[in-house]
Amino acid sequence: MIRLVLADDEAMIRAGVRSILTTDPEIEVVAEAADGREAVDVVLANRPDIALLDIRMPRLDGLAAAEQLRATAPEIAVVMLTTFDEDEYVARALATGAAGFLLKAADPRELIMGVRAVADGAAYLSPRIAQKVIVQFSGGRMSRQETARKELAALTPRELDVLSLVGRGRSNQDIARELFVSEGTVKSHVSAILLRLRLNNRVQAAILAYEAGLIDS
Amino acid sequence: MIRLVLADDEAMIRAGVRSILTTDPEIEVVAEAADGREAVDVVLANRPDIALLDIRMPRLDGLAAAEQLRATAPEIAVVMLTTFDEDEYVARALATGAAGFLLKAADPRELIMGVRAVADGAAYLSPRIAQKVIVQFSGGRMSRQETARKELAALTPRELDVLSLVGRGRSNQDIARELFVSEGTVKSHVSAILLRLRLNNRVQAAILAYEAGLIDS
DNA sequence: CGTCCCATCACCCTCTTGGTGGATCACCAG
DNA sequence: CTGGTGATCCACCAAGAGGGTGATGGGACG
Repeated sequence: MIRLVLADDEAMIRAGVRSILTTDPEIEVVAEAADGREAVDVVLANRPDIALLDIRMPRLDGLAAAEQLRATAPEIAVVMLTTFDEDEYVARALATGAAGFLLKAADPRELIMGVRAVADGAAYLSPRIAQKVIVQFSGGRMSRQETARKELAALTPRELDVLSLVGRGRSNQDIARELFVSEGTVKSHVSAILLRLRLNNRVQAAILAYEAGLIDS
Repeated sequence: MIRLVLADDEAMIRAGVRSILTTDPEIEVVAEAADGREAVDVVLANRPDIALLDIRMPRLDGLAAAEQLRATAPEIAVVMLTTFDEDEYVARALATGAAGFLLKAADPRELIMGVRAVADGAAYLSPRIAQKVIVQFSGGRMSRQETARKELAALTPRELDVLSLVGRGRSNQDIARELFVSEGTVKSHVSAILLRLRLNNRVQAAILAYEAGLIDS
């Protein structure tokens, strides 16, 4: 049996979600809450397997409630429930360690499937959410990384050495010491880098190095 | 009608997947392929909405096939199908722009749901895959972003204005013009930022701003 | 062998940065 | 009301960075 607490400020939504979930005999809605602070209390009192939290709630929103729950009862899986698929929410929810992200517009079967998947220790993302995550994962980072890499291909090996240190925020003097050359040499390299990449200053070069994944730390 | 090409080296798997998918009247399997190279040819010849590719295939694996398809026919959505949820595969598949990642162990209904979601222009990740993506997403990048955000919380609003421009590689003079203050004012803000964040120069500040997600471009 | 490119260094000049002190204003607590 | 605190603003000065030119030596390549 999957024990679940449901939190949403709208009673209609709670009723709807509850009626959908209870069509699955494996799922039991053990309690409900109408705002974030109540949700935290109710979840900690009932210790369900899953907490299904609306993002927009009075007093304490779903994300903040999720953070508190993750901190105090990490064994309880948090699933975010929302009308909106805003990038910002998605990123923040995933950062807090939410195990799922469901859209209210979703198919009832999807709701059950998501809850079941999370109960199995997996994670579930509504398709449109998955889309955003993938974009941020690959498109967001990878494509800029690719283009940045291509631009950096125009540089000589030594210039790349210098650039990677510039990207770490080192001064020319530091770089000179680190590479066992004179400061003048470093300046030549930096000038060459800026010229080749058509940049105005070392900060832009540093950002490019960073985007290209030249910097690990 | 969703037109789909199915590629897997095992005929049994193809038969199974086909029988599952054709229970949905909206889905039509227009062709099949038994290896990656054949898959690319068949997909390009048939121009389906979706290409469902096994990862492990002879001659050309699913990932390489996906890359070729993304390069030559980006409008065709690629969904990876696999027995394994290896992190490495997941990352590579997402990097190529795959719109879905399904496990063969999945529920038949999930298979249909995933195909439908992808046909709608969304993306679908099997729960165990979603789990891995979330871990890589939050663990890999987000945690640094969180800590960076916390450090930035020590700054005043005005300092954040300045920092975001520093992070874009602007000079103090540029920033002064953009914020309608004197260059001297910008310098003192920058100094305050460096002091508060215990940094040595603006490049490090720029990187921090970048890590905190203060910079969009 | 000559040519090209890379890496190295030096010198000079200008502009940018970073550090410091100080002014003004708003807010808040005693 | 008053003193403290912090944010925002500004000017001055020393140090660093950016940009130009030129010069040396060493590989690579035809």
